[in-house]
Amino acid sequence: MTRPNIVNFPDRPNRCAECTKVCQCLGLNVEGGSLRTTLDIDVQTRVLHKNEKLVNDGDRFHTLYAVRSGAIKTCKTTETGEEQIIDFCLPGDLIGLDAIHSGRFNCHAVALDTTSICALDFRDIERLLESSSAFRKAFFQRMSAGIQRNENFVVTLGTRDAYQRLAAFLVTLAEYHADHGCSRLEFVLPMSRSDIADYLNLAVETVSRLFSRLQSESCVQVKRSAVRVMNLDSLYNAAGMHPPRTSYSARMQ
Amino acid sequence: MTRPNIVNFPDRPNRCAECTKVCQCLGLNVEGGSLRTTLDIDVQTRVLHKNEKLVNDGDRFHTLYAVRSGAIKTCKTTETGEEQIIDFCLPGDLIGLDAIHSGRFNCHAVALDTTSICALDFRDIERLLESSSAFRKAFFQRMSAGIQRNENFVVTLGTRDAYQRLAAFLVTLAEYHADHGCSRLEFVLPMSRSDIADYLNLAVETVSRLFSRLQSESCVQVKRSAVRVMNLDSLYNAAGMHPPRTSYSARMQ
DNA sequence: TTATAAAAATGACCTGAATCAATAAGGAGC
DNA sequence: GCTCCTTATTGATTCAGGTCATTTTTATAA
Repeated sequence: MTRPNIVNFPDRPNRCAECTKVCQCLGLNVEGGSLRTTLDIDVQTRVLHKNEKLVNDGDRFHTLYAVRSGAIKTCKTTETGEEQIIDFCLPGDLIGLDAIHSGRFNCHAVALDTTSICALDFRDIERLLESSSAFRKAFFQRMSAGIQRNENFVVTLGTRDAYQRLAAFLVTLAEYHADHGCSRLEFVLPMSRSDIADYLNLAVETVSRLFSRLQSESCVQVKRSAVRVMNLDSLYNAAGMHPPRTSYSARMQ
Repeated sequence: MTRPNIVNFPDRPNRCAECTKVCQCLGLNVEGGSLRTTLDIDVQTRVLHKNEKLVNDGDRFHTLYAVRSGAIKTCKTTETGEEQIIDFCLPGDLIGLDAIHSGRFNCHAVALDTTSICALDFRDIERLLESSSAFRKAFFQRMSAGIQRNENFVVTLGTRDAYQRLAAFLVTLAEYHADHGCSRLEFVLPMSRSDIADYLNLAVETVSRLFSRLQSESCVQVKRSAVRVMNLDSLYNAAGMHPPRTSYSARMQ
């Protein structure tokens, strides 16, 4: 098994400590500047084209990948040959936390669009885990958050019907964008309808119909991959979620 | 918020290093005896009665719980008041890995039966994570395995119908028992039909019907909570899974 | 033991979302 | 511009599994 062909772009930072991205792959946010100085990791950046595979299910794990820009889907193939999308990874997300355990990736990872990633040698991570308690803490929280994220998704699948599920999906994206300094009211879906359907355990036709319904209810405006939230409260409502207590209208966007 | 009332049983080991249980809560299996010596953790054991709550959603997290015997269900209540069982925790399982992140539990945990647990102060865990690289490795693998476990469950929900789901659930239990030195062909379900239904996103009636079906197909014999696997291969088959390559008939049980 | 309640099983019926089928709208290449 | 092909939308029909209703079984208490 050959290692993926990694290309270095000299015009981009190749040390985490110098990275200016807001995506905060390694939990920099937790300790701020003090942690930043400990992050003397060399990374290799790489650009993937749409539909290009980053990892195959079964690949040996020695590298953690961080999404810098673009989007990636991780999916599994069942023994009966069905595909199931596990997650969409957006800038700041890590790929491979679930592979530490077995030493092998157990998902495919495919770029949904032109995507830039950082490859972090896991030995470097282990070295930092040994030397920096702040990093250790941040990394643990990262893994813990990963578990919680999956659990929340299980709750979504178990308690929401198709309509609520799609609305909840849009809410999650809106919140992601807000957390990353972008507009929560206008964003682009990097994945196709059929990817959304697969992820949410629905049929493509159902997703399409529900987008139309949300639109007819003046909840959102959807034009292909462009989403514009018309009424955030009613989107939360459609998702069966309470909007956070802070007022949106009081903020910019 | 008061800390749960912890009772020490002097006749039971209260140090992990002395624990003789096969459940292997802290990944002893990974490094064998050498790790065992490093595990100088004091634990507090506690017995829960059926339906007794171990933690409430929102409780502050300062303790990791390990199941010693019995069984516990972890569940979340949605904003609309619905319950969703996230997982069943059996001896050897840890409760609270998802709480490290936020510092609060985000699940209820309720005993399904008389259950004995160990309470591990998380500061002790952190101390060990600092001092022992073997422990650190084992603990990471534990968290990573937790992520993978959830992902596999998402795949089950997404790709299997009701019949396959119930069969897969029984397969998982059979494998758990085999991994813990018990019979994979005869075991007891510690949870009610309605818990199984909730966990698998099915109606109780459906679970009941499918047990009957599996029984009529001579796959299993189910008498209340007692399960006897009549034909392991056809159970795997019903689950849409391939049985592992090793031959069962060649082994004891 | 019997009375009462809770859990499980079974049947009849209904519905949300899948499937099948047919258009419609984009996007890529020429 | 136009053609080809993929993706998305909309409608008609079907069905897996949910809901409601009833019976049976098991557990608990007196």
